Amino acid sequence: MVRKTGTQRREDSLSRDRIIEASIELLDSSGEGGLTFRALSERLATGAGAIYWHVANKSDLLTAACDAVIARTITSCGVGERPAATIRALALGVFDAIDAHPWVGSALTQAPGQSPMVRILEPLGQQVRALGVPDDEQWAAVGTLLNYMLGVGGQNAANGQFGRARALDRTDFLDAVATAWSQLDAQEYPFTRSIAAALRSHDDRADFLAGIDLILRGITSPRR
Amino acid sequence: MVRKTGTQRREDSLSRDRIIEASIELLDSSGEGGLTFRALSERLATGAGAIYWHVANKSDLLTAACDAVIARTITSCGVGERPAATIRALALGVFDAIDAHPWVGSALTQAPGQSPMVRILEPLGQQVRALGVPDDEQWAAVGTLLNYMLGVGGQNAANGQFGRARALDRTDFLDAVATAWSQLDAQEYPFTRSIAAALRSHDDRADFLAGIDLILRGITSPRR
DNA sequence: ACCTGAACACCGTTCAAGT
DNA sequence: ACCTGAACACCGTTCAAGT
Repeated sequence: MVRKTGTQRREDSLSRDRIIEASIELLDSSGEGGLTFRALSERLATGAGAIYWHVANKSDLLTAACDAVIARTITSCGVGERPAATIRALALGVFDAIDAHPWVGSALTQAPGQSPMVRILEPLGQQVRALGVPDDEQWAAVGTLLNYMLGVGGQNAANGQFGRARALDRTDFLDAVATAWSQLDAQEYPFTRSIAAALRSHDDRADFLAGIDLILRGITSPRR
Repeated sequence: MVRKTGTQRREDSLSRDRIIEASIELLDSSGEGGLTFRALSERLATGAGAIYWHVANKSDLLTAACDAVIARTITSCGVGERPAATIRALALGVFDAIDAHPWVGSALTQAPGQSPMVRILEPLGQQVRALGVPDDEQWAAVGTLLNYMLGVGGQNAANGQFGRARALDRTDFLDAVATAWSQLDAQEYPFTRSIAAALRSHDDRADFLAGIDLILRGITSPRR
């Protein structure tokens, strides 16, 4: 492919892609608060204003970074033979991506109807169809799966943020919550108290999958 | 109850509660971005620093405002006779609260394990128990319901934010998303395209309830 | 066409000083 | 004990000016 002479670029010139890659690195290393036009322009050895030539604003940039991560995730998930298994694999792929990049969890929520969400919605919808769900029930099924995934993703991101703000790692954080829950009033909060202990040793990923399976059971079970 | 003389207060003196009430009003009228220590101190006719005597920081304030709204909501929901109906009423109560105060949707997500979440978690757990779900499956059931509610709440908040930033009302926003979806590639995005039209006329509240019912079906249907 | 970087209009938070 | 308000260290975004 030949560029018109005159639009020739230096090898290391700015581009939307380079900006997005640098943003992902910044977000991964410093959390949601780490993405700053100043930090970004320093990392890219350019002026803050230069970034605005390639990107509309911060929200656009965050969504684009999220989209890049989600695009890779979805591509690498592939399509299995059985719809339910494919949905599980897809959901786990998104979960793992959010686990590796907690900021994706909140970026996903902040981009309603945008590209990153559609990338997840589409294969989810195709598999729900393949499951044999009638047309008029497909949206409920897909919406439930998607919103559940967004909820877990958001919590994952919040846990990370919360811990980072208080300089706690995951274990310390869970420990703090478990302790607080176990000290709640016994009359008013019996259930919360009863699960406080289990919180310390629970497996986020397994719990997430249990939720997906529960929803899949709801989708395929007969309506009364 | 008699206060020690000397800690007597002017009728209109600052208090945590007054600050929280003013915050809720500010958030309701100006959205998530409207809660500012400057705006708040102006509304309360005080200095910005005064607020810090009653509140640890902005995150604490937002969570407290969210907690006040959720507390009222849960109280007014009441407990019905049948567990499933009570769970539905509870979920709808939270949905309506978030619909009336979209910022609650994102505040809820940002306070993992904190008081507002526990207020929802507890009655949900009690009703799941009442449903006869075995001990070792209760957490999965409650977690799925809760995360789904958080996901929907987050989307609701994001829709509002997104619309506000672009000065679109709900109809315009849905219309913009529906149009974008219907213009996606037919080969790659058949499902998303197929539901684009329905998006324009869908009922958030009914869809939300359909998801709750689907999950309830999953909870009560036999495991294989 | 693309980049620079100073300037603008904001933030949350702190803290010496007041009452 | 509670409040004041200036000051600090940041933000995102704009824009005249450069190449």
